Amino acid sequence: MSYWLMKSEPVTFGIDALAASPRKTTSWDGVRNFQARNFMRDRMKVGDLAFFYHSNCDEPGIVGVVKIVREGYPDPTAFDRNDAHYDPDSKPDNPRWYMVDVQLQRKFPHTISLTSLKKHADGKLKGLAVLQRGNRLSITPVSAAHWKFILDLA
DNA sequence: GCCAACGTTGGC
DNA sequence: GCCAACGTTGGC
Repeated sequence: MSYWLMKSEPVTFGIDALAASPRKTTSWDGVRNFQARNFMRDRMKVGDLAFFYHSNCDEPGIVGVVKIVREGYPDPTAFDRNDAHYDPDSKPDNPRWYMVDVQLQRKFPHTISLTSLKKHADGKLKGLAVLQRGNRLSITPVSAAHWKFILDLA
C-alpha cells in the first residue's frame, strides 16, 4: 500500500465538511492537473492512506487521515457544463479527469502546521513534497518513513 | 493583497 | 518544438 497527501481549501471543503458527509466519505472531484490525475487514476489503491491537508488558510497544515475507499473513476463534474470544473474536452466515452473516493479515518486534535513540518525539512522530513519550494501539486506521495514520523507529531 | 512559482495554451 | 502570455496556487 501507499501513502499520500491531499490538499483541500477549508473554505471550499475542509475536514469538518468531510466529517459531516454521509459515511464520512466524499469523492475527490474537481482535480484538473494531469500529474494529480495520474496518481488517482493509476496509482491509488483501496486501502491506501492519505493525510488531509488544509491549504490557503490561516494555519496551513495536516489535519487528519483519510483512506482511499474507491479507486480512480471518471469525474462527472467535468461533463457538467454548469459545474465550475466543467471541461468540454472530457467526454463520457473518453474521460480526461478522474477521481477517487476517500473516507475520514481520523481528525487530529491539533493541526500539524506547515511551520512545524518545516522544522524537519532538512532532517526526518527531507524530500517531503509539500515542503519543496514552489510546490503546488494537490496530491503527492508520502514515503512510509515520512508517514510514520508525521503521525508521531500528531 | 502581494507575488513567486508553476502548469497550460497557443502562435509561430 | 520553442517560448511568451496567461491563469492558478498557496504561503505570507
